[in-house]
Amino acid sequence: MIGLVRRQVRELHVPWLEAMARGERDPFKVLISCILSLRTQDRTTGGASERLFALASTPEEMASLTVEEIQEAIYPVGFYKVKAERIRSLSRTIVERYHGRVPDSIDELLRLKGVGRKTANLVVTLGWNKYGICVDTHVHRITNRWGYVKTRDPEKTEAALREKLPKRYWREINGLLVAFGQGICRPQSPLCSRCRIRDYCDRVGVVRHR
DNA sequence: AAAACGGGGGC
DNA sequence: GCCCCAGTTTT
Repeated sequence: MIGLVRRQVRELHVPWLEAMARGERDPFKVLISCILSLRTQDRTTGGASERLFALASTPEEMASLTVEEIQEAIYPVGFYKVKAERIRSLSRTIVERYHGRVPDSIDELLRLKGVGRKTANLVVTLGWNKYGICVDTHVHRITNRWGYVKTRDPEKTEAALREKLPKRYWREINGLLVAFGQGICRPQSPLCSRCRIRDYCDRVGVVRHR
């Protein structure tokens, strides 16, 4: 199954994969980018992270900005007030409690206000190059459509995927699953006619094929 | 015009 | 478990 997904994704031209290839490896920038993209489609962020990082690219610099300055920089992403406050408080916490170094463990990251499992896993995998399984809404949706896991709870999906997926290729697989969800197994009107794994999918005959 | 989209906190 | 947060894209 993963092999088929891999072949499928190689045929796609997905912006997310380009971002992976460019490789944001600074844990702090990964963290802040995560906050910015919460409940927001990738293509709708409108250069917000670039504008913000031009103002401040370290926890120290970010902590010295006002909430208003952060808001102005990140508009028009949705939920900009909540996000600006979280970005400021996270930056301050990282400076004060962690001496400016973003934590590198899931458990430690989860103690931060504004950091949930998806964000914690992304920081750990992209920023620190350590094992993690990033379950965003795409990964949750597609693995449940396949019947690979069966639960409404993304946290349970993550636990199941940690069990079922091969451990060796976690970095590539994290990318493949998101790319597949964005490019083929989309939220509405999935491109079933182009899907390489439709024969194995629970939803054959249920979803609309295009 | 209306619905879909997508994480986490507070209660 | 339910509600809140704010914008863009799709139908």
